[in-house]
Amino acid sequence: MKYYEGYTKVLVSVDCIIFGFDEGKLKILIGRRKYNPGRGEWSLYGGFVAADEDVDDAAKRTLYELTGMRHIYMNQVGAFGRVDRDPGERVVSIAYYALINVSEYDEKLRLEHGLEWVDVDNIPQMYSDHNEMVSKAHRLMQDKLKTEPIGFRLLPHLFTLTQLQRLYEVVYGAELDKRNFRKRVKDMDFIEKTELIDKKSSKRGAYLYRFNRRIYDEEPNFKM
Amino acid sequence: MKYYEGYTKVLVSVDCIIFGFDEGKLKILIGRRKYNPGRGEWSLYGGFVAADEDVDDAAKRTLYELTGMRHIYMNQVGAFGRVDRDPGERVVSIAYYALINVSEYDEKLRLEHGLEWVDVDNIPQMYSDHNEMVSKAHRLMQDKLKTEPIGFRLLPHLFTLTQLQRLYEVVYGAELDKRNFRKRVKDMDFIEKTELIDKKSSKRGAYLYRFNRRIYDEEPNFKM
DNA sequence: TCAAAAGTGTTAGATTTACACCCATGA
DNA sequence: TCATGGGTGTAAATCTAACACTTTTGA
Repeated sequence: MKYYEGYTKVLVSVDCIIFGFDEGKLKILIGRRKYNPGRGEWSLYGGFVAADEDVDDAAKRTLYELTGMRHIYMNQVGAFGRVDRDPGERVVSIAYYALINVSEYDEKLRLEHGLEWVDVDNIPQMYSDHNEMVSKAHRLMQDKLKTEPIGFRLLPHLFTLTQLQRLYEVVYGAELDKRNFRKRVKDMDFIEKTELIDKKSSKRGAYLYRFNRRIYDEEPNFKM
Repeated sequence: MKYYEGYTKVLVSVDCIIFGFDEGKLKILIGRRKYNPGRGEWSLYGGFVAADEDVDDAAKRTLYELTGMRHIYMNQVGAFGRVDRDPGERVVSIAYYALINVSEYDEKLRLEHGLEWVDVDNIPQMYSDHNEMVSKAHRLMQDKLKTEPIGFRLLPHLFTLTQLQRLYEVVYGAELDKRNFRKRVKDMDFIEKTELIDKKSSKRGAYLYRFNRRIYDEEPNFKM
């Protein structure tokens, strides 16, 4: 039973902007296209949406293929639908951004897929409209970071306040005052101090903190 | 020349959430579905994306069909892509919201299309995932209103400060202090006072203001 | 012993909020 | 004349931003 006769169907794909925080920089994971059109050009990792698959699920599947991780934090960036955006054939693509903790990410998978981490401030020219996707994803992620505690998705489970501050500085592109920053953190009960000390990043050592989701869900007073 | 063999193609549509400000209320324009599936259910106005048409252009075309107006302020809400979202057939839909000045809108067209203005605080159950689309559009529009002067798109070319204040109150869902509101407006040079007086809404009469885009573009100091 | 990162409070300035009365006019 | 919406300023409270020194320890 066909209801909608006479309209053209098109391919729908998903493209993933995967953010990671590494060496004090915000980075995304990109690779070189393996096939034509555009073989060899820098590109986001993506895939086509299957007939019996929700678009969101296609994005989750694509992220899983790439990282081996499930339950990754993910948000839709939007649909990109210019007629000529893909030189091969008409494809409408839905972009998603995802945040991962680089230290949990399996390097082997990265190499298998031929992917590189590149600094968001130094993105090369990419295939089709992928640069636009990245800019929009970056902007949306920055906005989200101001109103929701998603930064923790980019950090190890345990982190120091200096790491957290660097993360905010890098995403906002501005330096923050250490004392003011720590004051604000102290007001957020869901950022829990542990008794553990990190000795990697300084001689003196720094307390490790963790994000407590239960406390956040009860009292989500967040403002950054 | 086919590059992407073996992947399923699907219908892509656009759906429009058209906001208007009327009788001191924020409203959207919806109608009853004329055909199956879902004949008779409340629904957004939409249409399919043509083979040679950008998705954004499909939204503009749809808005033009509906309103007879061009250059309508419009933003993408996002893609809605659940497999079973449309009971007829698989359709991925890209939602857009638009802001129009109700007083410029031709009532004849509204009646021709069988559309109604309904209060955003009192939206009936709608076809498929259209209620979700409306909620997300409303949220995005509220956020945008805080950082960009898009409210003017909902008002007549000339408006009183009381009208402007009501608009903000209705969109935010909160009352604002008259004196504080007017102070902020005074700081925004691009909201220009004219010598014209509106006599419709009060006996005393109120000065009419207008949005000056040129001044805004030069000095966009906006914060609401 | 010294370099490097961790940790800690106070104050001035800016912003935000609360609040009440007179004005002009048409009915 | 009075009911209705138009128009105006000030002060307290809150929030934000600027700022410098001591601690610990591994090399």
